Amino acid sequence: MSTIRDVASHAGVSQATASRALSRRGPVSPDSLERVRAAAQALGYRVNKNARALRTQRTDTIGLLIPDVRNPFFAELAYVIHQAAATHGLGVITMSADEEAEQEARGLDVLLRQQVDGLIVCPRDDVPFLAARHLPVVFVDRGRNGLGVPVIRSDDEAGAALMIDHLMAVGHRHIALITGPQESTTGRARYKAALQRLAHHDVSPLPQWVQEGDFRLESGRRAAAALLDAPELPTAVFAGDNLMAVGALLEMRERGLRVGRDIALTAFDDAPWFPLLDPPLTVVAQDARRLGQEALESLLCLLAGHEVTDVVVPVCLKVRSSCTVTSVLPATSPRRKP
Amino acid sequence: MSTIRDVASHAGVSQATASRALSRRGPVSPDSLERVRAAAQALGYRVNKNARALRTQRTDTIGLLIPDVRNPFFAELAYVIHQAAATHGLGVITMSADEEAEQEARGLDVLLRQQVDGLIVCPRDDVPFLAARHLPVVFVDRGRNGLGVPVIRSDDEAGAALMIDHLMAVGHRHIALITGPQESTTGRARYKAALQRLAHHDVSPLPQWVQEGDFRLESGRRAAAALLDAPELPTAVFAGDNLMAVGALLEMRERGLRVGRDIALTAFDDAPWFPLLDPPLTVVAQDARRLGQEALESLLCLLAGHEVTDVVVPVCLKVRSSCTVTSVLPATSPRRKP
DNA sequence: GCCGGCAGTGGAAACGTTTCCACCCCATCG
DNA sequence: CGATGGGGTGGAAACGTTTCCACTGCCGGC
Repeated sequence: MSTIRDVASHAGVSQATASRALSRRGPVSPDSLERVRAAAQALGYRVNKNARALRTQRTDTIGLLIPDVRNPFFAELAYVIHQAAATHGLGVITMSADEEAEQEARGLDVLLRQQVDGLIVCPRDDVPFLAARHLPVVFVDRGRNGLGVPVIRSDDEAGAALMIDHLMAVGHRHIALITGPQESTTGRARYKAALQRLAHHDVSPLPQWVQEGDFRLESGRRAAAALLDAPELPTAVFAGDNLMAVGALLEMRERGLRVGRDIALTAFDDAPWFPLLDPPLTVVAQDARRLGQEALESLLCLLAGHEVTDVVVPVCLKVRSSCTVTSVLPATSPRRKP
Repeated sequence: MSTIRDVASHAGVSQATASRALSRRGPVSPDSLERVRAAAQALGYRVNKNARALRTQRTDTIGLLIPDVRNPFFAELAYVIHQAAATHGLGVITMSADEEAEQEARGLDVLLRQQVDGLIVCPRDDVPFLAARHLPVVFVDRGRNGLGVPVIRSDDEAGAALMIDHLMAVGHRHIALITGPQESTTGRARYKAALQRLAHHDVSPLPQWVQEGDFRLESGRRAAAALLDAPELPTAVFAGDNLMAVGALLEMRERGLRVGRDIALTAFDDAPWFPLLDPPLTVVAQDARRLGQEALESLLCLLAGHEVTDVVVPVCLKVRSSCTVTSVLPATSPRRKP
């Protein structure tokens, strides 16, 4: 591996001049510039980012900490952020926390040791990041507001309400919820909003109709199993994310239920292949592209020293056929409020 | 940010001793050790990996270069490799090349500048990596054999043959192929093997029944459209990866075809939600977990200075219902060989 | 009682950059 | 004609580590 010393001596100039030429800052004569360029080319010189970072205290690299690469929503988010960052000459180091707080903390540690310039995080637990406030941090998808860290998230409240309204509109009263973990803001927000909207319709679910998952496939399956094992069946199930919905669907299918006819299933999040499922799932789609772009934009602002405000990205209901057909239902909920 | 100097002076020892204590190599008295630890704890010291790397010439970080994070197969692969690497104390920097050779080259450049200790790559174009041979490189999933770089891949040949045999067994003779890009080894291998196996059954597809895609969703859709627009329809379509299969399925469904009845569709790669599709796709499943583990294992061997051989990971046919029902077919292929 | 060696320590060099500073030269201006 | 200034340059310091080396005690073996 050739260093800048090699380039300099090969070009017959000093290190200082070579550095100035390569990073094109500071005055360099056209002649020197050309010679340095040629030498670098000839030697296949590649700057050592570690050395540069050590000196400049900047790595031109940001850290991205997502809960789970295998979740299509986060895969898309990561993709978008990588792309957007690249256009600004920034590298991205991505860590996946596997939906576990401990792994998240480790991921943060790795990222900090790598001396990233900034952080985009979907925090499962936002506490550790407040300790890391000496560098710019942006929360995306999850994270509490008002902590001095900008939060970019979908309009979970509107999404949940939209879905509840839709379910009620097509005749469902017995609606079960597979929620995300209640430590997570997203899990809480969606749950609270759904409950509230149900109340608005004078409905409240039976206690056993609320099952808490962890945003992963298996938990969705377990939650569905619990729902279906209970004595009183719901007519509709609303899952808090795509993987839990897939898990629930697996379980329902395995039990021979005709989803969309015997029972309705809907979810948060969309994926390109959701229309192809049997049945195509009705969902509240998040705009992952926009979320990612906004997050990067905010981080860039922070890096530039500007102030940044929270952003709420709108969601959109996509009605497919996983809950259109409803048999005759009792007109009242099992627990009608006075 | 506190440095090792701060820790040292806080503990009342020299930098050298602090360093030895923290990295626990070299002799340190129990007393010093304890004091240094306490100081590091108190100051929230985190080693600066850039500085360390600069001095030691090792980053304890490997680069992973995959073609597309949004492809579930590569997402799973990335997940497995991250996990496995973490257990060995190695960080992973993942780059997604978006299935484009140019982006792949840029990704490599970024990784090299980051001074990664080794590289795991699914090369779209293996040439650039041969130039980077001063560091350990492992090819996974794709890449030519015999270049001095170990290749870890699925048994594409067996997989393609398995699927062709299955399709023939359930009565198909008019089989179309949506292949991966023919510059990629995987695309070529699967195509060649399928063709060969067809020939073994005395069948060869019409020229327009072979459509080349790029492993991405849209290309699968386009390929399917081309297939369905042609005058002579195939009875079965075999897609070279999961995303192209999803694309093809989207197109077929959009045209009102009942896949599994009007036309059969099968693919390489599996995903947890494939059984949930309408219809559930019959696939040749790759063992992403095993591929990832083998790749990391090989890289570790290389890093340790050992020799490594190529690995072929077995695949497995998963029969679902996307091609079971076949109407009466002509007994001969349109182009029977003599 | 001397000497070899080893545990424990600190000073200082080195890794590859960038950048501050000082220097030279020459053109321009008063 | 001398002072001013700026383009172009190189020397050298600095970034935060690790590690080589030299030094001090101390212990055990002869």
